[in-house]
Amino acid sequence: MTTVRDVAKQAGVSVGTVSRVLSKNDTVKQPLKERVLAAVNNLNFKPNLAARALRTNKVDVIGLVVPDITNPFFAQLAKCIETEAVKRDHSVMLANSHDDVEIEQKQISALSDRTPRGLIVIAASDTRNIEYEVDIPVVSLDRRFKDFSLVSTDHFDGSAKIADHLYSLGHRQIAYIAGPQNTEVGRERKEGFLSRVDNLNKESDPISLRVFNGQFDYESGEDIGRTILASLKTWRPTAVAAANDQLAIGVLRAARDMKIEVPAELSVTGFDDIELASLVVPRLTTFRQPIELLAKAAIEAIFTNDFENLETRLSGGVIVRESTSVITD
Amino acid sequence: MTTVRDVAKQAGVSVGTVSRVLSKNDTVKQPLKERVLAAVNNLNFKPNLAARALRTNKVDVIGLVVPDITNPFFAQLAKCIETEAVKRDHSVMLANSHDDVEIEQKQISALSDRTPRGLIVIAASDTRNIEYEVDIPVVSLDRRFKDFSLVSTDHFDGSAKIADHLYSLGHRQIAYIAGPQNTEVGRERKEGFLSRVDNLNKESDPISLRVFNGQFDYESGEDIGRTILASLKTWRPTAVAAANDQLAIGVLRAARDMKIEVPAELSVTGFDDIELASLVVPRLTTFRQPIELLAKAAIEAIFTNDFENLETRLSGGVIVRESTSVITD
DNA sequence: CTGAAAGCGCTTACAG
DNA sequence: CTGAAAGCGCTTACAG
Repeated sequence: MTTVRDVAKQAGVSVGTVSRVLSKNDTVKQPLKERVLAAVNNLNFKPNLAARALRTNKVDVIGLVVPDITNPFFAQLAKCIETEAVKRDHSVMLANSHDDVEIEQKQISALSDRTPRGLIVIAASDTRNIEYEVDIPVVSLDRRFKDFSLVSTDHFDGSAKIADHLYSLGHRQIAYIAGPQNTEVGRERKEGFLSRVDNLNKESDPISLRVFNGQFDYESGEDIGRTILASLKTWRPTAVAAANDQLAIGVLRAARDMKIEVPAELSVTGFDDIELASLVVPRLTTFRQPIELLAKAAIEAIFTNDFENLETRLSGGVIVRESTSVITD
Repeated sequence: MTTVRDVAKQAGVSVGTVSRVLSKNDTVKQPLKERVLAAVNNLNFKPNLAARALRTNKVDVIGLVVPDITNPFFAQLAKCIETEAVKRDHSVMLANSHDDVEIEQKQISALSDRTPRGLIVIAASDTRNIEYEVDIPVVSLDRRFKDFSLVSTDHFDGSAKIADHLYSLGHRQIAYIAGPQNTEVGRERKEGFLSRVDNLNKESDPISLRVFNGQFDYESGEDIGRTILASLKTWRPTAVAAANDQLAIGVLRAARDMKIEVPAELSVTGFDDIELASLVVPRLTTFRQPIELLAKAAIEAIFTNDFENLETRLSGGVIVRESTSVITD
């Protein structure tokens, strides 16, 4: 294994100098610098990262804790985060919390022990309260984690835009399938939707809205979809807006099983724009979260190390596809 | 920060002793051991991992390189690997190769620089040849990486089982959509299918088989599906077997668009059993890869450090769902 | 079985 | 601007 000593010897300088040019420490004048660089190249020297870590107490790693990497939305976020990290010569360490606060806590402390540059955590939706002590920058992404800085989409606004879309198509009988109300995302999306509907609602042109509570998964969407569609005689919605794409896709499935044509008889909207949204039949109208920007902002927050506990809200837009249409009858 | 010195002082022993009990070095007699453990607990001591790494040249990390974490199959593998790693108090470092050998190489060398215990790589399907020099255990998973040990499903056998399933349902007109033939998985699955069909084929009861070449994605499946279904007058298959679930789901989509009932008019099978397979309409009959076992075997291979360049082939089974049915006419 | 000590490969004040 | 030297916190021969 070649070390700074070898490089120093070959370049005819001290190890301190080698270290300085490697850490881009400015100083070190041209001639020396060149000799060092030449030697580094020549010997194919790679600094021992553990030694560096021991001295600096930092390692070029970003820790990422997600509830479940198989959730397509989190996978996309993880991918973008990794891409951003690589740009900065960092690696990412991945941990799943399985949406369980206790596991989350263990994972966070395991990651912290490795002294990464910072931690990005997409919080478990679980509500139990656990104390954390971490001595590195932490930023929560998408789902707020404790009282750390948050980078997320403006869910409130996004839901409002979906409501606008449906309204503009003429829908006045609307079902909203909310996400779990013990999560901030779930609450914000619901509130955004409800409050916009409330604004739009006029006595001369009333909107009838019903709200259902679900989880953020396919099964839940399918179940609730079935419930809604089964009672069509009692109350017939012309549109159902779901708090995320999985829910919406579940509804699509229920509709298909029950021979209800989407969008002819029922418009359906999602939220997130996971890859699958554009692949289901019919392709899903949804709200696209700015995934790349979210990832960038989260990484940025780690590096600027702004401990102001700030909130970064990014906006996205409605992607209109085939699952929504104007009311014709 | 509390160090071994602090612990040693409190326990009234030498730092060597502390280190020895922490590294489960057997030796160290009960009385001392207990005092050390008490001090560790008392001071909430956590060893500095970087220091340990510097000495041992190893860190409790598994590097994982995948083509793309947003591929649901890889995400599931990654999740299982992470679970296994945690069981052994290891973390996992994740890198995407974007299915590009050059990026893969950079990622691998970046990970190796961090001296993980080992590397699990799901190879890029790209074919260019690049030299690697790594000094840690490497095992390829699912897709063979160079000439390193491979842990994978027995694709040949799996495809054969799918062929059997279709045959037993009475299908004799079959289309096979192969995966990219520059990947070993693609080739093995195809060969497994073709060779079984070949065995089953009798003059008295002939099978007509056509093979199409695709990529492992939805679009490709949809395109090819459309092609096959558009020429139904020329040649009408009663079943199409796809080399993976994404392809099959693409076919399902094409069939739906073209008003062809699955499975009544056409049976469709996939391969992998990604989560989505059981959520599409109709639910997809497919071959389930033993994901958990694959992950376990890969991790196991890293730890036993069996450099025999062995091949571990795990078998899975056909999951019969709604997309296949017997031929009735 | 345990302690004293060397040393892993860096970085970074401290001089000059 | 550069060198000599200390030291980060562990582990592990080496004695005894």
